[in-house]
Amino acid sequence: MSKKNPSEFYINVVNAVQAIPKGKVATYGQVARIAGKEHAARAVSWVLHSSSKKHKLPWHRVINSKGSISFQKGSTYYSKQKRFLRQEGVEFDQYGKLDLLEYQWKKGLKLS
DNA sequence: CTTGTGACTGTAC
DNA sequence: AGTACAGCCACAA
Repeated sequence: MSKKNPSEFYINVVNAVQAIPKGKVATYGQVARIAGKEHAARAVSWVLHSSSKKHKLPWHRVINSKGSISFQKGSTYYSKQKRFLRQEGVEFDQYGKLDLLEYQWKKGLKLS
């Protein structure tokens, strides 16, 4: 009972993604760091691939460090993710990027 | 065990 | 802004 089938990393990633509040976003690196592997951003992408098909995850709240959508511009998923985020109040500039300082999720952000 | 894949990231030019 | 490269991680075949 000690060992679980899915790796702890996998579970942590899923948990972290589900914990992202509406109107906020997190980078792959951010999620990876929360999951325990700061340099596992690529692994996070894989988890989203797998988990998004098995779980209902707000995958649209996960973006890259540049503050933009990682999908190819003009792709179906690209417009889809962009639409989801705009629905939550996230504004994009003409480059298709958003202000990370404004929308990036800060876990445990202390109030001033 | 080796290799390929993927929605990544930081640095350099 | 963009392109190129190397580094890092997990999983399936």
